[in-house]
Amino acid sequence: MPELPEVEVVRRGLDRWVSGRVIASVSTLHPRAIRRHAAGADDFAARLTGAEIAAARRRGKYLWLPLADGELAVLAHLGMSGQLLIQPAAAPDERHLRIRITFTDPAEGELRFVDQRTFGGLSLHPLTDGGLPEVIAHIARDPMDAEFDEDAFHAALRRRRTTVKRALLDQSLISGVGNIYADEALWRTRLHYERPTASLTRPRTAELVTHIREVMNEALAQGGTSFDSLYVNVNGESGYFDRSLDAYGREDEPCRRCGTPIRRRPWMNRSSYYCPRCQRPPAAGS
DNA sequence: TATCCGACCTGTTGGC
DNA sequence: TGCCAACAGGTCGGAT
Repeated sequence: MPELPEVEVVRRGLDRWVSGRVIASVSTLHPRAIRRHAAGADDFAARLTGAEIAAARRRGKYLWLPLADGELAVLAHLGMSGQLLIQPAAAPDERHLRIRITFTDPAEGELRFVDQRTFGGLSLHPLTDGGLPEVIAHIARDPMDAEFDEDAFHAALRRRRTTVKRALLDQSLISGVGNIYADEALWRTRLHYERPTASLTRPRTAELVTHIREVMNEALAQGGTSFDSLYVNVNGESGYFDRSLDAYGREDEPCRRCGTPIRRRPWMNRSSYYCPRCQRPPAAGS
């Protein structure tokens, strides 16, 4: 499940293999893979054909390929199971191949968007003055962004009447964090997922942000987290960070700090993993 | 206005 | 062996 580190691995791969190349054709094999493009897949392809791709960029879990004209960008979200792969043209089609983009230098391979669950997709958008696609203007800066404002994040947490894990998954407050890294950062910070954000002190917020950055940097160094081959880099290779997780996916296994079995609790149609001893639930009514 | 929650989607797993 | 329910979860938009 691609979160920030996995998307960053893909962005780096695209930057290496796609930047500077000129699109020769775009084939859409599944209409759902083209998002928010009312004019349809043919128009999407026509607008991209002949365009040169500039350096790949990312905010949170979104990544985009600006076109060299400086006005438009191809925005990508991998959803749950999306993959952007560089493949030789002769390679057999993947079972869930959704979009194929070829280039004027075919020997360098083609770009394929493969997505089993079709939660992800590509779209085409004008860029704002800041170089951001307009439709993701509401997405907050991520904690790896040099301009991430920790004071503003803390103030926003204090204003909200919600709980800390909900806030971490709210991409308008902090972007790039998904279920896996939220559980990992909360475990490292010894915070229960239902702690009200209004009760967090400034030092606790700082600690939380530090742990988010730490766990993301460690994951990035290992190529990301892959559970079931649904996440791979542009060369189809899995990451190894799943072997280093402390909470997520470790139900009934001993906490690496205190030995207490990790618990899994249903939470918002997904799961939360936590140590019941290190991460005490908030007192009722707090 | 802020917050919550169901729908979308398909492959895998486990229970019967 | 086969069927079915549960599960995985990021984002959007409607409901409260």
